[in-house]
Amino acid sequence: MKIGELAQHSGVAPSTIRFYESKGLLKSARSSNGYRQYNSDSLRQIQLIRFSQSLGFSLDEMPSAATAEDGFDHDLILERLEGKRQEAAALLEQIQRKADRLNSLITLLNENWAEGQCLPAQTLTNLLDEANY
Amino acid sequence: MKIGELAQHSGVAPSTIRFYESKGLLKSARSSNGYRQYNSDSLRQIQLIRFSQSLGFSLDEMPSAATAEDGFDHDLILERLEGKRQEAAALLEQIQRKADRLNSLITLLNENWAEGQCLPAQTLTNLLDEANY
DNA sequence: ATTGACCTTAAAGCTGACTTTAAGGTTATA
DNA sequence: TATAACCTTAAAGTCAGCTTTAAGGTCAAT
Repeated sequence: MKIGELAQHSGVAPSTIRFYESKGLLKSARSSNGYRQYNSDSLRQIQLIRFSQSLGFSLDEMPSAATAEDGFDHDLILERLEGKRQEAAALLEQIQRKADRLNSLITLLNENWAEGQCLPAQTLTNLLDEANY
Repeated sequence: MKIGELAQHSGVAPSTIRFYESKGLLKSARSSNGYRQYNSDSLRQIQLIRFSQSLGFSLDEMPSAATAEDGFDHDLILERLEGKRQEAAALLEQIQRKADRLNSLITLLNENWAEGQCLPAQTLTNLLDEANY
């Protein structure tokens, strides 16, 4: 498989695939003309990268392709997943608070601000005080 | 008030205040020596910027200091807040799915992977398939 | 008079995950 | 044989929201 085909199959741009390789996350064989050659393992590896990203891992947090070949350490992996679970829970709370602030602000504006009127900046900063931020 | 004092009162670095001014979000008077002079309105304005950020608005989405002086348009503000509410709801779902993926992956690993063992890469990509990603 | 803590500007640097550009080599098709 | 559609590299550009740097001016206290 050439890089364009791998791009098609994985849904990831060729430039991105080269970028992952430059970060050490992916290895590639070369054919005689210098083109990169891939197989189904390469596709798996890309899927693993995207999956890990979807869990909140940055590219730098991922083990290099060389390291990954030796298999993964049980305790280390579970520890990191647990860490990400906690991060996700914290993020969830944070976004929830944001949504709450938006909801109360919308309610507040609908109650205190007649349609067609123009809200003076002062009133808005008062609302800001009420929103308790 | 000089910029350092405003920084103290607002909890925002002087460089950030200058940055906000360069983006047109903040205006400043100057004293005879060229130093920026602020008042309590400046503090309000900064609080409004941080509050708007906390609702998910980018700096570019915020009206410039000049525009804001004329007051705000009811329909426009409510429309944008509603937009952000929907964005926040979508984000909330997305993070929730991430947390779910993390939870099922942790469960899956605990069930299928004895402590002290080393997980072969192949097994991990199988789990990836099971995680249905 | 000098030190140190402030202030000024424009411009460059930082983060992460890429994309784009420039300059060129390869291959299949018309 | 020429043209298009691929591929290669290294290096620079993108985004947002800042921070840092460099080179200097101001001011209060010693």
